[in-house]
Amino acid sequence: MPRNGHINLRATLECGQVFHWRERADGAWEGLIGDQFAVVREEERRLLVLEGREAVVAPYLALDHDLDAIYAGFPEDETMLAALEFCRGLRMIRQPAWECLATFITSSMKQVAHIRQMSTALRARFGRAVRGTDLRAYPTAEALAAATEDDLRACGLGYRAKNLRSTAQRVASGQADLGKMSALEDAELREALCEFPGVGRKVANCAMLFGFGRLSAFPVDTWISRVMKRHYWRGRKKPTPLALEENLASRFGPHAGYAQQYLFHHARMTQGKGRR
DNA sequence: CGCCAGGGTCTCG
DNA sequence: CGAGACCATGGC
Repeated sequence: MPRNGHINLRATLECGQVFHWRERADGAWEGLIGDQFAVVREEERRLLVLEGREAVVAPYLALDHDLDAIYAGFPEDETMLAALEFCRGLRMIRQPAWECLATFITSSMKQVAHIRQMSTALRARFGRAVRGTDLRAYPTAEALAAATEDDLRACGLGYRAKNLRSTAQRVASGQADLGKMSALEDAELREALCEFPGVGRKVANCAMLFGFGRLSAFPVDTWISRVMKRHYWRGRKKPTPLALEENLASRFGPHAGYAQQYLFHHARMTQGKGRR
């Protein structure tokens, strides 16, 4: 483990990247990595693996990311420094690509709590059981392709059901191959992802950042849009999300996605119930 | 109750 | 190109 391999488990697991980890009464966290059960604990900013294989947990939680080097690339303005102080040790998880893509297809116009509910319902209904826990694996593309739209609506998906089902069918049939797509350059990968129904620029960027390890991808949602317009946008006209992403995100460097997640989590946690 | 949520897509000017 | 309408659902 690198010398700077510290981690903030709560921030990492509750910042809206993944939606199926839970804290136990004893303070440890349990969840699934793909279909493998894991229990982890943070002790003095270090990770302890209580259950599961280190060789699986460490790459999933990205303990190899050099956070000090990443932080050194952040701009040093007040907004970014406040977010960094709040989120320090938050790591960008390496999620299974399908699980990530599918989850964010369901995320549109939903609060984080709702995404968690839908994810839990989909797992309970269509996911494989895992030995040693009541948690269930995220459903495979095959399982969701075989479900009816009404089945998916019953999990709270609303109009997103059709998109998730169609995308699952493309993946399950082999018409689209996420494994092959992982070899594409960023721009090509984004373009390919946007061909899935229910996937636009924002969801594609989430999939790239969380599911394909593209740390420069910069998803612009309502929260980030607010932060960017308030603290970074200097134009007089109202910017589009694309303008924010292209004109501003590059200033955050090759790890812009890290900066984005820190700004997102900090804003959401501190401005939670207030407005603006 | 009205508003908003980690948006996408289509239409219309 | 940009703005608006519409799409379901749930929490506050």
